[in-house]
Amino acid sequence: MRINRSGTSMNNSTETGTPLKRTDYCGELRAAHEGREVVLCGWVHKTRDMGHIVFVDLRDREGLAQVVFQSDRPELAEEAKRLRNEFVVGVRGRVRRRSAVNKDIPTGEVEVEAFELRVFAASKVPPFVVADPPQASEELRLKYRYLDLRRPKMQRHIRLRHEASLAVRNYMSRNGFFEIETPILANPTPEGARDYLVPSRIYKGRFYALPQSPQQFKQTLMISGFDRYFQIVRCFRDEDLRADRQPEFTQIDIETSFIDREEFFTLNEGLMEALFALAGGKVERPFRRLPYAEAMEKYGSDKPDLRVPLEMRDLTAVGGESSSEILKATIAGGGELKCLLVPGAGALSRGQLDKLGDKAKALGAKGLVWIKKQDGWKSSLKMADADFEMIWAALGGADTDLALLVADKRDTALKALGEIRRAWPMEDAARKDRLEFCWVTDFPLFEWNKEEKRFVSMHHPFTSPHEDDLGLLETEPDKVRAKAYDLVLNGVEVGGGSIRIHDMDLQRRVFKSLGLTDKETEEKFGYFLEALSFGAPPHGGIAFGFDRLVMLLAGEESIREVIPFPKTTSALDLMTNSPSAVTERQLEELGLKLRG
RNA sequence: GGGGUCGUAGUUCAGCUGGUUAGAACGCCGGCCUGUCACGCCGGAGGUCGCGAGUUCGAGUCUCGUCGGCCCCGCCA
Repeated sequence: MRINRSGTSMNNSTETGTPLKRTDYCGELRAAHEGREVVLCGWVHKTRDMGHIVFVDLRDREGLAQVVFQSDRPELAEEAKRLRNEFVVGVRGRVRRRSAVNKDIPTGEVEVEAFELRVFAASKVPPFVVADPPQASEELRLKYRYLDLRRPKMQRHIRLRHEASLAVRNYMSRNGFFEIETPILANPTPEGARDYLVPSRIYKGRFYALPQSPQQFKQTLMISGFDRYFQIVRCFRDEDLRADRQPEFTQIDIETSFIDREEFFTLNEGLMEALFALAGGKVERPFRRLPYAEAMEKYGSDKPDLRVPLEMRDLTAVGGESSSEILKATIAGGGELKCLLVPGAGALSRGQLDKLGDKAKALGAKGLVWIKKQDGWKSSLKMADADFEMIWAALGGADTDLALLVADKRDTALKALGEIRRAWPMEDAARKDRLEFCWVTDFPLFEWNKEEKRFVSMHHPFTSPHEDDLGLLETEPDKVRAKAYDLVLNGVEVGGGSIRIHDMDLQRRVFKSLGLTDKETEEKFGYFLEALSFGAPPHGGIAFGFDRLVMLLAGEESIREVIPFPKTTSALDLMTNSPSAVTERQLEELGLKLRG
């Protein structure tokens, strides 16, 4: 029987006619299987042809097993010699102990002595070798994703994803939550991200939108009395991509009624504990609570990485009393002086300090001032020794420390030093492996949008304002705090949510503050406002980025590593070539016409 | 929308200030080998240097454009 690499299927080599029915997964064979006759099915991972003896590593989703073809069955050995990588085969044989154990693989104590071989399918030479780590660009991996997914690591990731979704469903169900589906064809929304639009054939000129999240539906479910809802659900946002952002992504969406914030946090902390148990991670509870204002002031970020043991300090008062004209002028002009004290970093070279300065400038700061106390004061800023003494005393710095200062507009200074803080190398490996969760709370309800020249919701328009700030809604909207919270893990925003508005009148006031006209409000949210008037329970919820969570569980730095078929950063699917053109007829049916 | 970076055998890369025949490793093909597991040894094939213009006596190398990968800013309620 000829074996070729055309990719077409071939006949069975031994022509026994009996079907080869798999008895075991390759990766599950152990010493306990010794003596058993087994049938394995899988892909040829590698062959080692020694002349009169041929070794074949056979791979399936559970792992590798070594199959041996010996010369006492010459015909079989001849067949085995023609096997090539990625052929799909079935093997009948007997499990026996190896003469030399391979400690690198779990099945390394045993091997299978083959007495029947069937080639189910040949394979062309693959464009890259299916092995870890991949010796292929991400571009090639994405084009041949079906081959990339055969790699043991990708198989582990996809399995981990399954286990994570199972853990979520078990945990939520155990806590009384129902998984309830919501529409994928929904309404476009005036707020938030760009929508993916779906034209309606029946109503020409009208569009569905793919949901950015099931927000209104899940709140509606609360009004319907379902009380505890969750869903592992696909969401769509037509915005630019990143390592942690895909146009379609998966959320763990949760909503509850009649529960206060603390109870809700506890529930979610338990969910995180259940998830990270999958990776053997230890989760310390309760999680730290960090008001937004404090997070910005200390870490220059609303998603601080708390593994980095550095905090920022405000030195505006001290800087104002210094003799430095630059500092005094900046502060007099409404700027602030922020400082990051880095213990033990006084030995940093001039070149390293310049690089930090470049980084600060790239983030919009006018410059970075560094101060160290080694053989007298050294600094990028000329000041009197008394000024240095004053700053050092305010910081409580040691002789070996390094102080990094930015005097600028408050936001700019915090952002620049916050970014330097975030990127500070973690020499301590144990610290790097820690799981530093924190709840960032009390976000502002609104933020100013420069392009649209109006306030927009920082979270979303259904977020409840803090009751103490209700009076500011119309007068000083930027001062209103929201009952919104994010869950942050090691500098990654893994989830965000809020206590919702359940009062129709308050909801109307918020829409008004956002600059929505009565007409827009009625059109887009009319049904929802009416629903709120039929007895809406107090409720709130959260949505977690499932891809990001699985990414962190897998120890990866891109969600593409845990999504079976991801898109590139320019939103292409390199395997299917989507998106693609449609026929004129399709457009016509939808009442659409392409513009030149 | 903007910035950075990369694109050279099937793959990962090297290729100096522009200069004769574009290299290595892995993979692939053929041969040898009875205990390999990064098998080994011998031999071989394999290139539109992403694509298109331009500069030049001469372009993988320089310039511009374009397509694509990755990273970042904006954006992402």
